[in-house]
Amino acid sequence: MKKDKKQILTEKCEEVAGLLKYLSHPQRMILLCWIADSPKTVGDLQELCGMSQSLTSQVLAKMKAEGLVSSRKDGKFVTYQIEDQRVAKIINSLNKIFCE
Amino acid sequence: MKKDKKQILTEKCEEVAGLLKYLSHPQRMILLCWIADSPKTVGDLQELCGMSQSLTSQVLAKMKAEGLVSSRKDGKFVTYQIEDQRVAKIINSLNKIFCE
DNA sequence: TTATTATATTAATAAATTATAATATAATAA
DNA sequence: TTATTATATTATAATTTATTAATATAATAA
Repeated sequence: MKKDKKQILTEKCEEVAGLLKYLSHPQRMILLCWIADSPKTVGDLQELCGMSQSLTSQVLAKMKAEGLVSSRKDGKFVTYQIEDQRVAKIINSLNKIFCE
Repeated sequence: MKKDKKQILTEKCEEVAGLLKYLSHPQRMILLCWIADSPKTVGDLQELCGMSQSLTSQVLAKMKAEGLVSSRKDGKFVTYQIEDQRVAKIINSLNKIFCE
């Protein structure tokens, strides 16, 4: 039994809306845009996004748990980067639409 | 005094994150995708999105108040369509990324 | 006119998110 | 070893969002 248009759209929207949750909040979007530009430490992101240390770390932990970003340790610093290429693609498109 | 990269990004993210709020929820995204495809009545949208009558109407009222959609009356039906072209552009890009 | 259908509104409540504060850990420096 | 810096964790407070239920309005049909 073939999936119809409604069912396909519904499933895609569930996937995509799940990703957009992270981009639908100004500071989290700023954070992801900066990481998409190049990997950044928690301290950098805290400053760039204007979030507290605790909140920055919590937000990153959640995004990491969801597979959107990944991290590596550099001495006492932790550097985060984009892991999910769907997120990178969305940010690129938004950049084209709104920043060109 | 020229705006720096950080300030520009911050301002753009505030604008775009504000729009993405409406797309970051599966049923609202489904609703906007269907309207972007072609104008739809409240009853159509209710069925397509699986939301209650009341919720469908409330969601549409809010989107209309924000200027994302507009409506016209056809007898006892009300038809909604996309008003904000930024939303149409975002949906088009997402379509290209996720549905092609 | 009365009944029915489509949509809107309001209020109350449930559920989820966001943010803060306090504290913990782990790496390096003094 | 002790102090400092960077990051993480936990609990909880504050706020926002989502949902339901009840009711209202407005158009058309019987």
